[in-house]
Amino acid sequence: MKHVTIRALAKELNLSVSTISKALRDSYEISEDTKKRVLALAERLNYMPNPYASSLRGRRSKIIGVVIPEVADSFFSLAINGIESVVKEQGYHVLISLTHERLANEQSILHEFQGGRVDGVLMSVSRETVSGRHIRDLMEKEVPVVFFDRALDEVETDKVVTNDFESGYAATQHLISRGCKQIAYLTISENLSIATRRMEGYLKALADHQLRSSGKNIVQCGTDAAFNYKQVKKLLQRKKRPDGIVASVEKLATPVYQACQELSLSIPGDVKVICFSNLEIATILQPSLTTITQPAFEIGKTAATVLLRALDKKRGKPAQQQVIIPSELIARESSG
Amino acid sequence: MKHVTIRALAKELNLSVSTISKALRDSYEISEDTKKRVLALAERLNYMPNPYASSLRGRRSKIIGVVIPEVADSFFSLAINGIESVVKEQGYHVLISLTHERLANEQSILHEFQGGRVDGVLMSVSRETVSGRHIRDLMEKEVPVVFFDRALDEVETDKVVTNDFESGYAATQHLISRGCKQIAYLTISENLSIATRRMEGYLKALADHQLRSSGKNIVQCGTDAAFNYKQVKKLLQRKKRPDGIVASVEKLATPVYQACQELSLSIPGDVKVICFSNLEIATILQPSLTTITQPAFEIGKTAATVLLRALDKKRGKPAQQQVIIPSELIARESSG
DNA sequence: CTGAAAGCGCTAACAG
DNA sequence: CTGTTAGCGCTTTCAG
Repeated sequence: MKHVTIRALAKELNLSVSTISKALRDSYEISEDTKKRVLALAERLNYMPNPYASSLRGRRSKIIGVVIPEVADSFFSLAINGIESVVKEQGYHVLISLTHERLANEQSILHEFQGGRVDGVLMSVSRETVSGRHIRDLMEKEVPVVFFDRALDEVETDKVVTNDFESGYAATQHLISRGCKQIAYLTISENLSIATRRMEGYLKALADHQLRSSGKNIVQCGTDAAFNYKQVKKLLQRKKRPDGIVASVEKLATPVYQACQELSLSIPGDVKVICFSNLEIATILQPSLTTITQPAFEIGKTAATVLLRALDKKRGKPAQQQVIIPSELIARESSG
Repeated sequence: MKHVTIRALAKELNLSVSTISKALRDSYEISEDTKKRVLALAERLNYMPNPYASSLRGRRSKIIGVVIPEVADSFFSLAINGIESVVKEQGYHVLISLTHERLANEQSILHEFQGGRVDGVLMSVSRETVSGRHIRDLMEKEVPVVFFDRALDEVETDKVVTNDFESGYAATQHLISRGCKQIAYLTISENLSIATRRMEGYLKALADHQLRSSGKNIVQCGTDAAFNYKQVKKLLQRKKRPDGIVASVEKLATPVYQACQELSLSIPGDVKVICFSNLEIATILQPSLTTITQPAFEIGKTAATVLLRALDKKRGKPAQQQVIIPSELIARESSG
């Protein structure tokens, strides 16, 4: 048995294709009796409509594009779960496209989407993304775009983010309240808005507590694990070693713990540590890791909801909104 | 500017749609000059073909369905990366569908795919999947399916897996070689082939070393974290407490470490631990965790390659193959 | 209540 | 080398 089409059903029942089509969509113009027969046959032959034929007709593919830097990251994994959970309720599917933090990839993905592959896009911009040209190009083709987590300020559209500034502030204040005087900050990007906002929170907290901030205490990390390890180790080998570290992204927890172990520094005795992270495993680290935990699942869910709403209204151009879902500071042993 | 179609280009250049179409696909029947003009205009108007129109025509959507239990799992995240890396080279896209370990979800997803939404499927079956009826139904519609990691023996198609039996054996033998006499085994499913194979390896290793195996040492865990924790704790509170634990899936590492801490048991002093896991973070656990690490990225890559090949030959019905990519035992402190 | 026919955007015979 | 035409499978007027 190959492809069962609407036409096959029609022939079998001696009806026209349009009658079948209507019956399947439960149109009021079709008699109950015919509907029954059509449905029964469809069931029996295991009929499934070809979604692309419908798409072509109705210009909606029922596919949502999710454009993110990586999947192998607990934040994005959880966010995808959230997205999927709401989207599938409405019969939508999730198409994942990875940018690997490269603007060029992001551009070519969105460019391809201009052909109509997806009905809408949920995205977190790459680390390299500073201009929103490619994003606006897509939006001009009437494909709604909703940012989640990593938004680009410059593009006027819906955004679902967390309170990065406040979180950076809270993380820093937390370490200060535990007695830290020399707090280092590990970051991974200079132009990512969420990164700068977190850092601004850090700087503001220092200022509010009369602590001097120094450029030397802000350490640039990257995507390469070995490089990051070296950077952190160098930081901890300084004469004036920091007594607190704010790690602004999850993957930086590993080098910090490794370097401390390597250098026989005690956490939290010698250095107190707090990290932005969604890792469940934070609790079983030794010492357990104090985290700023983002509501990843919630962010995904909300972003998807906002997008579906936009798809619903469509031309209605509802005022873009910015939803902020706060992160949570979970104090554990590493900030002792 | 709305949708730029091939027709718009044709009108603009006073050419026919077929000429445009051919020019865009670089057909030999079109003069270099026209090609140039067409390409230039396409570029200028930011033309992108509607993929669904092509799909309808050529019955290939250029979309690969990836059907898995969860994304929030380092194995699957890494596998997706692998899949994406090879698939995008050939212009394919990745549609993710999650079963959440429920057979019912898996069935409805595959059923929907019968409509032709995807050109091929890469899947890891859910924990509940024992029969392959829904999978065969899809394959009969000429949609090739390749299993990766969690295959269903009963279905005759390509499979890309790791050496589960040998890994279970190696894990157990490793603990035995470190002096364990009472080795418990934590599992999460009774019918998943990979789970039973790992367990068979465990049992065989015990037998080969003249150690008695006892049903009591095999602990069933589930999806609920709290439940798993309780199970593990109970295990460790027994009179005859095990001196070694083989945790057959990643998520069981957390309860083991937590319970040991709670009960003040030393790893590896009181209990030695080995876990099937891909977590990078295994190295910074205290003690660092000995793991059986699956080649997740490789498995994804290979499975995708096999699928693309199947899509290429199509009707060729190449003999199904089973590719086995071995896992690696990485000894760390927890098995001291 | 049912059917005929047009057409979504693109491709591929087949003619010119 | 370029154009005409006939669909892919489905939805949707518009007639019967």
